[in-house]
Amino acid sequence: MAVSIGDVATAAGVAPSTVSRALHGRPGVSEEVRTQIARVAADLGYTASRSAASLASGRTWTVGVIAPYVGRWFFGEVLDSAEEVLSAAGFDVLLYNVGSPAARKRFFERMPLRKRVDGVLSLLLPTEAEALALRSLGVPLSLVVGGPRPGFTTVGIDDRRGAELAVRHLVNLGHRRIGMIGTTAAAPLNWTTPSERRAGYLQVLHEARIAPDPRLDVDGRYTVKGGEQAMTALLATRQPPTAVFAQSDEMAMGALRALRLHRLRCPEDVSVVGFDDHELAEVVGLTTVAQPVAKQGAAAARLLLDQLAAPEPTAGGYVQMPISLVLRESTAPPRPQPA
Amino acid sequence: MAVSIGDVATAAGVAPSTVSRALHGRPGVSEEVRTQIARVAADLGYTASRSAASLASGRTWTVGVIAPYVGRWFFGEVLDSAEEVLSAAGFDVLLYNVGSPAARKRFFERMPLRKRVDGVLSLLLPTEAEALALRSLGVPLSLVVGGPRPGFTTVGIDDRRGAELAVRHLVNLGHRRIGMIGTTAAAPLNWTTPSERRAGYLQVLHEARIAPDPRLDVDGRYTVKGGEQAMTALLATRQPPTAVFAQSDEMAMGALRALRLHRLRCPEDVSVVGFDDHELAEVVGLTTVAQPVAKQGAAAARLLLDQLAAPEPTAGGYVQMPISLVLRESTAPPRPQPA
DNA sequence: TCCCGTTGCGCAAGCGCTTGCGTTGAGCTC
DNA sequence: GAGCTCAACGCAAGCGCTTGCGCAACGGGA
Repeated sequence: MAVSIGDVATAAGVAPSTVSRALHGRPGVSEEVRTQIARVAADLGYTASRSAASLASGRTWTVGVIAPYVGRWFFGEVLDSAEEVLSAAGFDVLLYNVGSPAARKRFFERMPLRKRVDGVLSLLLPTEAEALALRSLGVPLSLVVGGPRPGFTTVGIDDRRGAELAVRHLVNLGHRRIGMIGTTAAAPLNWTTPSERRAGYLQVLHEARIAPDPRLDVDGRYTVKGGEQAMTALLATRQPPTAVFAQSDEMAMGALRALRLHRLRCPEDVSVVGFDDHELAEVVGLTTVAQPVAKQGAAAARLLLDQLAAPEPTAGGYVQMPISLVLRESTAPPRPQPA
Repeated sequence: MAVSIGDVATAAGVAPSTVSRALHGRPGVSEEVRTQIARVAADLGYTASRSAASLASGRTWTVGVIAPYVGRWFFGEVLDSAEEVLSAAGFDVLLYNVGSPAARKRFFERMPLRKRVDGVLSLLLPTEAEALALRSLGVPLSLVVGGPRPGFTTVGIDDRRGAELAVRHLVNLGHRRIGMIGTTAAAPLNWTTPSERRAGYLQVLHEARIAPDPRLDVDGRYTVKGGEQAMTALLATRQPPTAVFAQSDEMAMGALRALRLHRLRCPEDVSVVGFDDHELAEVVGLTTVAQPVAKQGAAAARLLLDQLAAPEPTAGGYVQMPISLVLRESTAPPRPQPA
């Protein structure tokens, strides 16, 4: 039933080694024999066993992709584009979905990719300990988040400047009381995006001589529901903000929902600006900071392939992707305050 | 650098075979030796080579997941939950993203999972030829779409009845002119969902003695943008519908956007009902037919594991998941027609 | 004609595991 | 104390490839 290289060899009247060489396009096989072998292999429906091949050659033709929450739009999009690039180059994708802290811990302890992959693409920012574990695999590493990192090739965006774009837009519209929905729970995940975006927010407030109010800096857990709850909390403060910067479009959409439930209108009563340019941001008319999500996945995959192809793996390097503010209908000047 | 089973064996003063048995918890190893080996293995940071193990044993401990468009919410969600179940059971997930017809063709021709996986979970409905190719792998197969199929274990929903729920709701509200946004391009993908949902739509129209108008049955390509264009087309007809059934929430959201752009209000001017209960459906207040997406992924994965564990693989079987209409704010009775 | 460089192919030694079977020795029965 | 069973472990044969090396055969230059 399972046809092996030996079967092809005998059927073609040659040695297994010749079959291997022929099928891999390696030199040392005459053109006639090569086509003959190709035909026989096709007739028999032969497919080489990956296990045997990688055991013998050391190459697995597989890359590990480690991601949190594949269901989240951002990660799904990155994964989609990265997979396309990798599979086009002949690599298989081994997916590890390590969202929960438990799964993450288990993963980095057992390191199931040891001897299993030729390279790793990570959509989550490893802690120092995790980075060490990854580097110990001895394969090229690529990151789709964060900044430059020794041993890693990374592609990312300038989160801080993105936040500045968003908040400055609100300031320019005349807002002085600007809330932010981000998260405070990022530390254990070693995820710098929230703090970078917060830094941008604070920077712009500072420039505009607006005193930051900690009560306006709330946690939305980077989910739709969290964003809704965060917005609700903001509306419950003594002096609610006239504008809100949500660190992700998903949280921004949650915020929009909260506004609707409170019978407040956006942007008339409260302006909202998001981050990501989610596929549905356009649908709900959300002003947001756009980042090229799919391109980041593809770029990271391509950088990984470059390293895989290079004779001397040259780790490191950082590619920064462009971002831009996309104006839609969720932002407007604050309504004149009742005197 | 790479520590093999032999290294562990010599370090522990035993034979490789004993190490293998000890680490796999197989009988024939005394408790002392077992703990000793475990300690040595941990000290050396030993991880068995999957290639070697599967070559020798025949088991790969990986399952192939084949999906279209991982970026689409539905598939991302299914993948996420399925991965969780599979990895918890010790299986690795090999992801194949075969969205485009070209990628799909290439995939089924080369069949890269031959000898690579212990089972396959497919999120796309294979054609007869594709099903044949999959069955030829000789491993358990699980599907997250469609109905019962020989050789496959499948979990799905009653698409037809779901559509009936949606359309009947509109009829009950008093609508008589009801459009549908679906797709006509599903045939080459062998994707029965659109036609099933259409059947449900037509069925309810029939029950209500409403003559179906082909001009109200438009293509939205199951994307947000497609839905927007489809709605625009509907609004351009001589006599626009007062209500629309979109076969997916993503298309429904596109439709909502089109309405906004036309300065029409939902549900006052046009009612819209979707299908899926997308994470953001709640945000935009979309009435929709809910299906348990994550549960379907998890269920399919579990069924696959059952077959993998069973001594005698019993393929086949069909699990139908419940669906329900979720009433939100996008549907209302039609406004009285101007006499 | 002889010699040497190519080219084309086969041989065989692994790659690092798993597993059936054989061996050993301890503990038991009678 | 001889013979038995059985647990605990080692031996070695693969699993299906890859690849360095050896060996013909062939052709061209001297």
